[in-house]
Order: sequence, then structure tokens, then C-alpha cells
Amino acid sequence: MIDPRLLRDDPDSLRAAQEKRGLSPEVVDRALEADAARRAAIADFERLRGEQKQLGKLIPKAQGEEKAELLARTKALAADVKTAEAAQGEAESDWRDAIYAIPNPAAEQSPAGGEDDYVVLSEHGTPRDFAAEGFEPRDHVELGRILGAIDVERGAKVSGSRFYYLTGAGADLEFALVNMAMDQARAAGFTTMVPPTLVKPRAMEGTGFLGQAADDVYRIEGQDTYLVGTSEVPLAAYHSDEILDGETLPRRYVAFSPCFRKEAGSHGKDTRGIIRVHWFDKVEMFSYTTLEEAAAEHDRLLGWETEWLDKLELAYRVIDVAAGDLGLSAQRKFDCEAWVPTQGRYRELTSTSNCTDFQTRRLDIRGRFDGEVKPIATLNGTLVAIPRTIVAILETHQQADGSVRVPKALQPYLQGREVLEPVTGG
RNA sequence: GGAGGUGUCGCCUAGCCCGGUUUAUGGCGCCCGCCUGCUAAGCGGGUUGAGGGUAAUCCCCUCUCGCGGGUUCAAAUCCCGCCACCUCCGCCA
Repeated sequence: MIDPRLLRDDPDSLRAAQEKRGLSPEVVDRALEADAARRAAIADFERLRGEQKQLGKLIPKAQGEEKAELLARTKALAADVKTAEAAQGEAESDWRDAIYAIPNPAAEQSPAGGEDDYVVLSEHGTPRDFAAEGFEPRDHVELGRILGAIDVERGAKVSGSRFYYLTGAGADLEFALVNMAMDQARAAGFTTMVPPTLVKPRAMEGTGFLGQAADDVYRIEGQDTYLVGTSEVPLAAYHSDEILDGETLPRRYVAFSPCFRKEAGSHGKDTRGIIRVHWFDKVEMFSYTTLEEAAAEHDRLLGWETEWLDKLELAYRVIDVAAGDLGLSAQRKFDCEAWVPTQGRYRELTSTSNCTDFQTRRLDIRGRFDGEVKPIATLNGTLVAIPRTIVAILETHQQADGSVRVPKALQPYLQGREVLEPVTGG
């Protein structure tokens, strides 16, 4: 959630932030009204409650007629207190709903507009020129079949569309990537984690995935729990209701977890292959730090992502995602998009977001600094999302005979293999 | 899944049976001050968090004894439901 003080002190900045995202400023006015109503309800309740407590203290000392009279008065008052308390509760929940609907205002540097209004920050490597090399590149589905690495037919047979099996070299590739990613993160000082991926509503809502994004989330039938779409959720909720010692910041965690996404509303998009799937495994970086340090930490996360992509010898670019495409929680977001040869375009491989204090306010996470309790920031960044990374590696490093060269840095994690060779049968 | 037990302001703990004088006791830790060649000890004070009033870091008020309801003029205390943990039984990778 946004800082309630900001709503009261500078609603115009929030209206402007809504405009920048291409959204209506109406939610701001609704929240302002709810805030006023809430404060009035609080004052009302507290006045009555205070009176009740004052009178209540006199009762044990009173005797006879005086006592009877006090009891009569407080009895009447008790009903009013109850009514006022209920009204306050309602006003609080209206206010909460209103303020929860306001997204994190985008950073000043974030470009205004929607999905297509991103700004390219940098380009790394050069897309391979297969025409010059004299052969037509195969797409990852074909390569996956040749290498015995990806089985989408049987994935669909067993689990439905957008599911797959990683087999043989494909499965080996996943473990290699995960281990390599974990090693990189560990070396950078991250604490490794394997988090739960089935979570309560609090964790989901706290990270901003139950608003408009709820359509994309799997809910367990008959149970108030959700499958997470990213380990950002359990990593953010990890410290919920805690006050962290400021001395221990930044706290950096790296988690391996499966991710589940309904991909509602993306019918017809990326139907071929494993670019867009309902389940995939991912290694995710997560930082808790001070608000002052958040932007610098964001740059560091991006640095670890580019270091990773460089080691995989991929061609990619970094974009500054536009305000309207940030999602509820992020204040700024960088996507790393790798070149996918058979698509002739860049596709998102990793992404890093600065959520400032938006999630920590919802999850009641704060820091203590020289005795003072203050809000802190959370940031997240992908190190490796398995299927898309496999797509980029296979397509980028393929050779004319259908084999795939293994990037040098990855070789030690693949039993020293330098090339993935085609297999026969299936 | 069944039975029993436990959940108090950082940690430990008193209070709960018998509701009100509890602004929740005491210890440890921590902070400030005093004292003391230094250190330790000793003495005094402070030490949950949130929200509202306010220009306000002073002050006043409300909420906070796992969570949510209920009873009552009044709930840490009585009643109901839920959650977590522990012990035992059952089941199970």
C-alpha cells in the first residue's frame, strides 16, 4: 500500500501518478473520502469509549443508589460504544479497500505510458546471423525434440496445454542452470532458500497479486490457499509482522521454486513451445533494504542478472518498463530480454522490480534504526526462469546438425559436456 | 484424523480457578544518568507496537495479553470458534 500520509498531504502527486500509468485518478478521491470517514468514525468511537472507561472506574467504589444510577448510565452507553465500534470497523475496512486499490506511484525515471512505451537502456551481444552462417535455425520445440530434451506432446497428454516434460539433456539443463544460479547468488552473499509455494491469502495480497492480477492465480478449491506465481510471494511474506534490525540490512535471499500461472487472457499467445506455460521452475533473488538504498540495490540486482546472461553468452537488451506496465507493487522495473532467433525478436527472460515500501506496508515489515521504527523496501529479480532460458540457449547456440553448443560457464554444471548431441528414438 | 497440554509488552515469567484499585508483575538484555583510578559490581530512571487529536519530536486519548466472536456496566481473567506449537495415538513420503 501507499503511504497514507502521502494521500492526505499530497493527493495531487497520486493523481499525477495515476495519469502516468494511464489510469483514472478517481481511486484517489475515493480513498480521500474513505480516509475522512475513517477518522471521523475513530474519533466517535474513542470519545464514547473514553467516557465508558471513566464511568466504569467509579462503579466499584460506588454504593447503593449512586451505583444503580451509574449502572443504568453505563448500560446505555455500552450500546452506543458497540454501535460506534462497528461503524469504525466498517470505515476502516472501506478505507483499506480504497487505499489498497492505489498502485505504487512509478519512479520519476520510469517512462510514462503502457506496454509499448518502454525505453531501451542497453544492448548486449549481437544476435546471430544464421543467414550469413548458411542455415535456417530450428525453433526450440524442434531442437528439444531432436535432443530428447523437451516433450510437449506428453506434457499436454498428462497435464494439458502449456505443460511439458524436461527429459534427458533438458532435465540436466535445468539442474545445471539452477546450480549455477545458486552458486552465483551464494557468492554474492545471498542466503539460499527453498520456500513453500502454497500460501495463505495474506501473503498473496501483501505482495499485490490478489487485485487485478487475481485472475492469473491458482486457488486451491475448498481451501483458502493459493499456488504462487513466483517465490517473490513467500520471500516477501517471510518477514511479515516483523521489525528487522536495521543493522542486518540489506538481507538478500535467493530461492528456487516452482511457479504456477493460469495465463488467463493470453489465449492464442505463445501457444507453441515452452515460452508461456502454466508451471515452471525459477531461481529468484529478493532483497530487503532501506528506502534510501533501494534504487542502488535495484541496480545491483540488474547487475547480477546481466552477469548471468553474459555467462550464458546470450544476446539481450535491458528495458525500462513503462509506468502502465509495472503491475501494482513496483515503482520501477527493468526487464532483460533475450534475442530469440526463430521469433526474430527480444523476449523477456528476467525482470527486476523495486517495490519500495509498497509490500512491506501491507505485510507489516519494518526496520529499527537507532531505536526508530521506519518502513523499509523490498526488491525482487529473476536470476533464471528455466523454460525461457532453455529456449534462448537452445536457439542461440544451435548448430547446423541440430546439436547445441554449451556455454563455457555452464559446462562444469553439465558434467563437462561441451555440446548437446541429437538422440534417436523417443 | 483422535486425545491432552501450551500460547502474556525483545527473551523468560507472575496474574487466569475467585472479572473491577493492573497505567499487566518480576528477572534478563538494552538505553540514559549517578557513583567508582579502569573494568566489574552498586544505585536511580527508561524500554511493545499501531492509530487518532495536533503545526509538533511535548502532551492527551483509543486499541494491542495467539486470532475472531460472545457474556457483562466492566474481560489477560468467564463462554464459543479458529490458528500455531508441544506430547501421545492413528495414518503416511
